[in-house]
Parts: sequence; structure tokens; C-alpha cells
Amino acid sequence: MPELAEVEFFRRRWHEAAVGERALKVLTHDKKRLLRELNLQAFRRALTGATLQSSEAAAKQMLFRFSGNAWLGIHLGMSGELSVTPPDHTAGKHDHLVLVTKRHALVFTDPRMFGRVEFHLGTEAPRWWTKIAPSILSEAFTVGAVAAFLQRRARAPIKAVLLMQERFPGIGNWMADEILWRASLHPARRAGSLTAAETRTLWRECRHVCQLALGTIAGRGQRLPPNLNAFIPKTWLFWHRWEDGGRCPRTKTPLARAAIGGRTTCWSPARQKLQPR
DNA sequence: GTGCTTGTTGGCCA
DNA sequence: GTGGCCAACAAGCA
Repeated sequence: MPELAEVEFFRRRWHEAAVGERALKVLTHDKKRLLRELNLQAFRRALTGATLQSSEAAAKQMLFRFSGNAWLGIHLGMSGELSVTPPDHTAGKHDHLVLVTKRHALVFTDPRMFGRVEFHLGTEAPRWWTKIAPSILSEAFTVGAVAAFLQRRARAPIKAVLLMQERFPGIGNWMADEILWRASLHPARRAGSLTAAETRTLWRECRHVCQLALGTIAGRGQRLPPNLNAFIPKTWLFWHRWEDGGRCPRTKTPLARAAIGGRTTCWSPARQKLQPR
């Protein structure tokens, strides 16, 4: 699930429930995987009694800042979710981290355990946070930077290149497919084969899809929608990509599906041609 | 049982 | 050293 906008959705859930509140209890499970980076004793000691001061999301990660210079980082992996429940929450099988405040329990659940919890003590944000590539919606994400990156990865399929976090932070499988579909680019095209005009279109649609995806969960006033996809329009590829016999919402022709760049990819053959026209 | 799955990493090879 | 590919990680679902 978690790509750029979903990560922001989950961050806001915890933030809205607990900003300004103290973590009275810190419960952890599964030391081997999700919590593998942690010194558990130091982690619990630092967070217990600490107040959540602020939070931010970048790429597919979140950073929660607590009093006492304590920073909690979360990567949701493939199946992670953050939820807010009553403070007497009983931890389920896949609840790996629970922060209990006076009014809530903040729960990090991840059945497939590809997620990660990180922790840092210090006055500055940790290196694993600051080294995340600049947002696609920032000034630093220029057409020139995209063009240079495509040249460096010239022989790789464009689909695989869009998944590279070092240049396209926060893009995951469904967003990559959405971007290529809107840009009318076949996912198997070699990155180096794009014309200047195609590169510009790709750049524009990267920003567009990020803006729209974030807008569906954060752009309609301050309240979170009931669920994460509540406002994604039916005109997006998103709703059709996993349907059997799914059709392109623009051309109404059948969609194609295949593994490209090692990931299941969906595209509209009527719009996205392998040979440049 | 089989074959998938919205992510990332490390090892292998050209 | 660089770039590209792929298996592995783990659990659940159809």
C-alpha cells in the first residue's frame, strides 16, 4: 500500500491524534526484523514520557520528533499501516510498536514485516532522514535533473527507473504506472530513448500525480477522509489496474499486464506504444 | 498446494 | 567502479 500519499495519510493520523501529547507507554514486539535497527532499552527509555512535538513525511518514510531530542522514524514497507485506537489497545499478532498516550494508542501494524522502525537521539535530524532525495514537488526536481537521470539509466526500462527512490522519492508501483499512463509512455521503453518532449511530459506527470494523490488525502480541508482512496477519481488508472478484463478509462480498450522491471505493470496498449511515434 | 502482492537490499554478472 | 537483473525477505489472500 504505502506510497507517497498513503504515507502522508498515516503520518497525519498519528499526528492529529497525539501531537502535544506524552507517550506514557512504549510497547514493542518482534525484535528481529522491524525493530532490528534499535537499541530497545534506549528507545523505550527515551520515548517513555516524551511529548510528540512535530512530524513530517518524505518519500515513503515518516519522522516523528519527540521532546528530549528523540526522533522516531518509520518506513511502512509493503504492508505497514498506522492506526489510532483507544488507549487500552490489546496488541494483535502484527502490531509491532504501540505508543500509548492518555487518550489513544498509536499502533504500527505490518503483517509482511518489510517495514522498519528507526530511532535517533540528537539536536539535528538523523542522517537516514536528511539523505532522502528532495521531493518531486520541490524546486530541486527539475526537467534537467530528470533528463540527466534518464541518461544515466539509459538502458533500463522507464518503469524500473521511476521506482528508483534516489530520483523519484515516494513513487511506488501504482504511481509509476499512473504516471506512464498519463504521459502515454510504454513502461518497457528504455529510459535513454525518451525524446526531450517526452522527458518533459514525464516530469510534468510525476509532479501532477504527486499533487493529485496528496490532494486526495490532504487537500480538502484539514480533516482526513474516511479512507485513503476516498477521493481518487474513477478516471484514474488506479481503479482499473487490478481488475480482470480491466479497461483503460480514457480509450475504453483492454489494459495489458506484465512484469516489467521486475514488477507487475499495467498499461493501456492503445495509448502507450513501444515504438516512439 | 500455487502463485501472486502498492518495497528494498545485496549478490552476481557484463 | 557502474549499471541492470533477480532472488530473498514474510504473511496473507484467491
